[in-house]
Amino acid sequence: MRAPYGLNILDNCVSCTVRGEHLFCNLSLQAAQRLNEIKSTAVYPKGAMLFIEGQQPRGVFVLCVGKAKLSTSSREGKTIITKLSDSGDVLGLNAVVSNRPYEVTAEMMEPGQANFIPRDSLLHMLKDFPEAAVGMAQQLSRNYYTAYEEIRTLGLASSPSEKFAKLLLSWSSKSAQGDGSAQVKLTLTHEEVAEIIGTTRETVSRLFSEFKKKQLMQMKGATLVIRSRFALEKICQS
Amino acid sequence: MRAPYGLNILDNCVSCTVRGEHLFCNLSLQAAQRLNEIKSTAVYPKGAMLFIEGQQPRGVFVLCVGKAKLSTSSREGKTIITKLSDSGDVLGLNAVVSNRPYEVTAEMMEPGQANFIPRDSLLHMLKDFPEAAVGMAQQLSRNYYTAYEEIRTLGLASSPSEKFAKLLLSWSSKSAQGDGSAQVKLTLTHEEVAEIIGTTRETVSRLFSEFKKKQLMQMKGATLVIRSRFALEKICQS
DNA sequence: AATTAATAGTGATCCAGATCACGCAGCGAT
DNA sequence: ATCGCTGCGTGATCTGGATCACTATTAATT
Repeated sequence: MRAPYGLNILDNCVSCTVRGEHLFCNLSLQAAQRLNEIKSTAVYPKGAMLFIEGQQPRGVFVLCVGKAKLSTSSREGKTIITKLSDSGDVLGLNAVVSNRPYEVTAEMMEPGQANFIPRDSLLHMLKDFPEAAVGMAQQLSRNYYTAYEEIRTLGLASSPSEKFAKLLLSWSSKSAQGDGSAQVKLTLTHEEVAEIIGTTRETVSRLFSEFKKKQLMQMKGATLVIRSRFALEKICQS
Repeated sequence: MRAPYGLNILDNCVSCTVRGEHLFCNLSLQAAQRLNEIKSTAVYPKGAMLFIEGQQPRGVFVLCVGKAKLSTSSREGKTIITKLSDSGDVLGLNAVVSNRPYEVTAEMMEPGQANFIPRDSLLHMLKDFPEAAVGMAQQLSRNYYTAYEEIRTLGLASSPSEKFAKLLLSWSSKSAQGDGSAQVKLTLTHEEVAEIIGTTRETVSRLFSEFKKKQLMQMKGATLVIRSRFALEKICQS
């Protein structure tokens, strides 16, 4: 099997379905086995759409390699990015469970690989292994909390600066050092950052300048360096 | 048993737990029986808090009588109302499932009655009746969609007018007539409306005036009369 | 290397809506 | 009645950030 798009295919991509904090963990042997039978792995180029807002839910995708962005747009063309997903994330679960159209568009931000699980197979599996539903409920609950955080950001933050600071904090929390510093590789355009915090590209540009000037952050190539999370936290509650 | 707060207690409040589109429907007889054993009914006055943002999740509440508002606030005191619940709604489920603090505050907007189901009992029940988890997953998924709609409103709508129109539409959809008219009893203050659409009280006041002037709506006492949903829909996508 | 396209930086302008500051109406309590 | 309280209506003002209009820079494509 050749690897298109310069990727190494993970022939047995189970690792990403068994990670502790994610869906499909703590399954019985039989259930895990079943999962392996009904999933199919595919490779996607950058820009590929796993699914599009409004489509009927075909199934869920478990991201194995690569990052994806979830977004939704209004008829007038305004777009917001609701979540950045990376490997291990389960996409499209809400739509599949409630049998409503996908509420977001999932687009690969870099070449990657994902397991697809058709809706029917998943529902059958739930019939046969009802205990798997608990894990699913927990996954849905996590999705909900993410959405909820988004609501707080969009609804409660008063200025773009505040939202921007919040975003930087959320990024840095993964790589935070004890002294409050952190480094994050920045793979987003200003435009995309704007779509996350609900403002314009120009404003994001100015925010970058402003935050650099205020010593809140600096760029080293494509790496964003945060000096002190504390200073950012102060902005959030100001 | 006397009825405080001028309420008629529903002694056997099962109806609200068996409604088709809600949680705890399609349960086996045993499961329904179990549910009846672990629930406890209580009566609440207007203004009572079922739970408060940040508290550890004690359990879920099934609203039987009355309306409640779910809200969240920032440290600086800004508040947004994320949902208006009425009878049949299940509150606090996300927190219970994921064992995180309640993410919102649930406050009774009028005297009412609710069933409380302690977290432990609910989880035990799930162990014994795993098939009930599917219904729960669907409920969580519905919660997610509500949250998601909120995100779209807050993130994509460009003006308060647009959000206000959206809100009126969502209210009127329940009582919509064939000709596009609708009547809704308005029980919220302008302040509360402002907290729903994320603007200020003054702006809401002006929106009411503006929409009346434009013949989009009118007030008959406490009843809000919508002339034409179509006209409102046009505002949403302008 | 040359050309084109995408991304970023930055001034100038403008305006919707937040904020402030009132006055007024309704209503329950004393 | 009178007070106090909460909710409502409306002007006057001020400003942050959207918008427009460029140039500059970087990356992709040939």
